[in-house]
Formats: sequence, structure tokens, C-alpha cells
Amino acid sequence: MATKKRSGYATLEDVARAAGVSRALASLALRGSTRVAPASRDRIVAAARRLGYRPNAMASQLASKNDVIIGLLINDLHNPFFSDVHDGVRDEAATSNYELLLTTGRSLDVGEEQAVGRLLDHRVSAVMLAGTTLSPARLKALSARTPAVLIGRRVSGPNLDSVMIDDFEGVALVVRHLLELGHRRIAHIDGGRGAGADLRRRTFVRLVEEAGLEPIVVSGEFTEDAGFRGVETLRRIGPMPTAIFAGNDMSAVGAMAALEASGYSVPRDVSVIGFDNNFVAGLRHVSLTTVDQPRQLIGATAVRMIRDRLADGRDKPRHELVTPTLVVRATTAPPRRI
Amino acid sequence: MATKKRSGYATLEDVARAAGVSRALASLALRGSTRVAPASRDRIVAAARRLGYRPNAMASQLASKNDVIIGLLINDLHNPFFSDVHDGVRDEAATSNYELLLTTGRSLDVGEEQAVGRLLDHRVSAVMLAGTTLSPARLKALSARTPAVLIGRRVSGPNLDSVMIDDFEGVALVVRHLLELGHRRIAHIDGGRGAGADLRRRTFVRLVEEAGLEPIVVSGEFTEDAGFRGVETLRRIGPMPTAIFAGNDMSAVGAMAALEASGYSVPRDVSVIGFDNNFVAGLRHVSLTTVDQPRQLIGATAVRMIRDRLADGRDKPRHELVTPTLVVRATTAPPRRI
DNA sequence: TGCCGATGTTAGAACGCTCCAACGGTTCTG
DNA sequence: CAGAACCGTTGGAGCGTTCTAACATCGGCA
Repeated sequence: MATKKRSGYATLEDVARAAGVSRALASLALRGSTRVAPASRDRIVAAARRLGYRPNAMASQLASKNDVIIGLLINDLHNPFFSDVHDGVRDEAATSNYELLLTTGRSLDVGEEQAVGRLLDHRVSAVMLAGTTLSPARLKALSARTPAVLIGRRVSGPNLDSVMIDDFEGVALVVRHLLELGHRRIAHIDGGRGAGADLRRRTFVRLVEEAGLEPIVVSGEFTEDAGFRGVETLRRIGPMPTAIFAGNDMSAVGAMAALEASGYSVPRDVSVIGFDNNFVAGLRHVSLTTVDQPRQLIGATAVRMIRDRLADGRDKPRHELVTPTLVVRATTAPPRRI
Repeated sequence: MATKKRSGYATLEDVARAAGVSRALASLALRGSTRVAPASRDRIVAAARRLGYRPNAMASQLASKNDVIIGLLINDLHNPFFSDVHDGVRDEAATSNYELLLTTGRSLDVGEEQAVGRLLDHRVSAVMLAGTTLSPARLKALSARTPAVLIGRRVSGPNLDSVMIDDFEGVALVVRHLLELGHRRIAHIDGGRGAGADLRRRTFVRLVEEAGLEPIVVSGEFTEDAGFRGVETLRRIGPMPTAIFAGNDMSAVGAMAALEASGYSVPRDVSVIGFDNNFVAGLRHVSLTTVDQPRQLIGATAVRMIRDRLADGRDKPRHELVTPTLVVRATTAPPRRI
């Protein structure tokens, strides 16, 4: 009875034959069209069920004019920040009935380029780039082909949107918190060439100066190691500040380690504050005061921007900022002697 | 000249026409067949380049009998363990020219079921399940359709392979290390229903008894919180042991927090040892002694098992164990008074 | 001279689905 | 009672590839 198949999967043809209808009707029925007679629908659904039918996604996507695939490129899967963004993306994509294609870039430029290529090969309607390190030129070339949303970074160009945290507001929360605690000697270990690092540093300097204080800045990176070295530098260049604002949580954790190693107690001698609120910050053993980025919201927003763009065919870029909040935990306190 | 396209992408037809050859030859040339005359090949490649041609992955996969897609389901993207496994999978898949399809299960059963469904819809040749919580019955049903490799868990059934750490050896490393340091009163906070937890606990009990000591076991989970509560339980049920073996690193970090909170110093008063060696364990601020699971190797092995299975069409299950190593950091030391 | 095997190329049939135009039949409308 | 309007249904074209079998063309060899 069964014709020979190259795979064990039943096809729509098989279902239609078993239900005694045409392929077209079977397709309609299984996709839930209302124009199918209940009786036929039931027979078709039953046949599909009996045969263990699963639609071939590749065939549907090839044939369909309507359904939308969106691509998410996560540059570094190890960064817990992106897992949360991904959650937001996935949930929002699901509500829009977008199929989500996930690729990773092994944090190499060439890997990213390949990963983007894979997305294009699957004819995604839009791509979302999280933590990308591609050059603005490459990004513009890409967005000429397909709309793109940058996550956590901003580059200008047509068809090139972005979502990121309001870094200014985030830094303002930090500085305000430290000033309210009474700190007067505050240092920042910056994020070097990392996304948002520049703005965070400039904002820090400006706000501290506006408070009539002298900002201390040492250069770093968004890594634990950089935080560790940052504190070593601070020790060399003068009296230890009473509070340290690290570029992100990893860097803050590194700074804490260095402080402890040189006999400073956190927060008794030195307060430490991070940025991101990743899951390490929340561990009791760390309990880091930090700025929370609403990561899921960032992901969801990215998808929504795509939805809008697909709907209205807009071409001008849009840049969204999401609002951070301060999470006070155990690493900040008033300075030792006021 | 250009016919109207529903998307902006050039098709193989376009390339062929531009190069003045047939579609079939263009296809051959672009896939690097040797049977194409150099002159034609150059013209075709040039045309493809000029038109910015990218093959439509869906169309190729539909038409091709040869190329292989393998699916990786990561139940919980937030677990850093799986990111490393993913790295191994990705690299090994690349060397075999397998296309990798990545899905996530939002750590819900229904989510996992959907994610697996998506993989099936894409007609993957095999699936790899990392951290799955699906029931043995579901897993068997799945592997009846397509070969499956379980990562970090073992279930028996045809077409159902597994790769995981040699838990016995891992626990042996732990117990040996603690005994050599001179510990006599050793506790284990177990991993409850988590994968491998049962075997780890039983092995722990057995090895400690073989050393002529009395094992202490409190039940837990693979979470920070469980580690924290585990220590509270230990405090209640008797004198604090001199060493605690936590079910995994998260649990160990929780235990450390609880110990510090109740005034115990690690490792001076109590040694703590974890399992996994995830990136938190390596942070200087944590510096946890632990058992390293070669995660990338696990991922690579999974792919290799698939490759073998695809090659020889074997049906019997195979179960591989990879060998762990001990990573001694700062949370273990000899007990206070010997 | 005629046949052979290479070599390069091609037309057309798959692959499994969705879409479109059109179908026969019933029911409504005037 | 003719025609319009609707309903459920269908055949066949189309999506962009790969694959198969057959096709010229050509130099080499008997």
C-alpha cells in the first residue's frame, strides 16, 4: 500500500489519500481553515494523527508566501546576559507566530559572518544581532539585504534599528546611590571597547564632576580579569577610593576578589557596584549591588520593532532605550569615616 | 531584464542565465563539482558573486538527498554547562559538514516537546538532547522516529545513545582528595532528582564507608538555594562536618554562602567541593575546588556517535562515559585540628 | 572509417508543501 | 425560475533547489 519513501515520514499526500480528499483540502484543514466542512476536517485530522503526520517545515516555508522566520544571532552563548535576551525574544516571537532561528558566532568575526550567512540562507525576514562585533560597514551591508535590529549597540543606517539600555540613566542611578551613601572618592573601572562602555564612562565623569567631586577612571574591559587588574591599578595610583563602579558585573566580581586579596573588606572599606544584574550578581556569596537591565524586555522589544517594521514597511531607523533599575544588595554601604 | 521576484534574492536560475548556462550546471559549479569546465565554472562563480547569490537553504534541503541536519535541544540556555557542550557540538558538526539546528525548551516539559517537534519538522537526521527532563517513555517514542543522543543522562532503548561524565570516577576523585587532606567527617548535599545525582550519592556513600567512615547525606537539588539550605540542615543535625561535597557547583556556592553567614570560614573551618567546574567556580572570588567535566568533549562525542550511527546504520544503543578531572582551588584544605 | 570512452552539458522530474483559479452544488434573491 | 451568492472542494502551477538519465562533442584507438 505505502509507496516507498526516502524517509519514514508521512506526507500530506498520504494524509489526503487516507482521508479521501485532495492534498489542498488536507493542507487547509490541518492549518485550521474555517472553510473546511467539519466532517472532512475530522477525517483529515484523524488520518494525520493516525499516520503521525508532521508537516515538512522546509517545504512549507518554500511554498508559503506568508510565514515569517526571524533570526537571532547570539555572539557569545556563554554570556548569561544573552540567555535572558533570548528568552524575551523567544516568547515574543511565539506570540507573533514567528519562527525563530538561533545561531551563534563563537565570538569570532568570521564565525559571526558565517552565522549571519546561515540566517540569510534561510531567508529570514529580519535579523537580531546580540553582542555583535561586526563593523558598521558590514552591518550596513547586511541591513541593505534584510532589516536588522542591534541589541545592546547602536549604529546608524537605514533598516538598522537598535534596542539597548538607557546607559545614562543607569549610570545616574549608580552615582546618585553612591553620593547618597556619602561617598566622595569614587572610581570607575571602564569597559574599554565594549558596547556602551564609552557612554558609561563619559556619563560617570560628567555626573561626578557635577557633584563637585573629582572622578577617578581606570581603563578595563567587561571581564573578571579586567576588574581584578583595575583594582591593582587603583592601588598603585593613589589612596584607595571608598567606592568603585565597575563597567559590568563580571568586572565588579573581579574587583571584589582583588580588594579582598589586598585586605580590603567589601563593603566596609570599599563599596563595589556593578552593571547588568546577571545571575552571578544575585548569588548570595556575591550579593552585588548593581544596575538591572531588563533583558527579557530588551529581547521582546527587538521582536516588536521587527513586527512594526514588517507591518508598515518603514525604512527609517528607530532606536529604543529601556529603563534600568538599581538593585541594592550587600556590596555598598556608607564610607568608613565620614 | 530582471523578472519580478517575491524577495530580493537572486535565484540559481538568475545566475545560470547570467552565465549563459543551464541551472543544473550552475548548481554543480557552485557546489564545487570537478566535472565542470574551468571556463564555465569561472563564469558561473563570477555571475553568482555579481548577483550576490545565496543558495536558498530550504530549497536545497528539500531537494537534496544527502545533506544532514542534526538537532540540538538545550533545555536551559541559562545553564552555562550547556553553552560549553554546545561549543563542542558546533565545532564537531562543522567538521562533518552537518548543519546544526539549535532549539531551547524553556525548561518546561511542554516547551521541550515543542522544541523537539520543531526539530522533527525540519527533518533532522538525529537529535541531541541536553538536560532533557522528558520521560523515558517519551524518549523512546522519539527515538523510534529519529536517532537520539542523550547528554548527561542515560535511558535505555533502541536508537537511544548517551554521553555523560563518569560520575563514579568523579566522586572517587572527590573522596580521595578529601581523605588525603585528612578529613574524617564528610557530608554530601545531594542533587535530588537531578541527572546523575542518584549515582553520585550512592557512590559517595559507598566510598566513604569503604574508608571506614560514616557518610553524612542531606538531600538537595542542583541549585544555589539547595546548597544554602543543605548547610542549615547540617547545622541542625549535629556537629558541622569538616568537609562538604556539594552535588554541583551552584549548590557548592550556596553552601559557601551559608557557611560564611553562620561564621564558618572556608576552607579553614570547613572545606567545600563542587562538581562541574562551571565558570562561576573559576571566578577568583569563588575559587571553588571542583570536578571538571570535559563539556566540549561531551558535545563532540555526541556528534561523533551520530556520525557513526548514520554511517553504519546501527540500532543498538551505545553509552559513552567521559573522564573527569579534579581541579583544586581555594576551598579545600586540611581540617582544622587533626 | 567507425566505434569507444571521456568530458561537459542539459532537460525535466522530483522534493512536499501552499496558493490560485475554478469547479459543481446548494441556497438565496428578485 | 433564472441568476447571483455562497460553500466546500479540487487540479495544477509554483517555490528554488538537486538528481538522474541522456545528450552532444571530441580525440584516441583499432
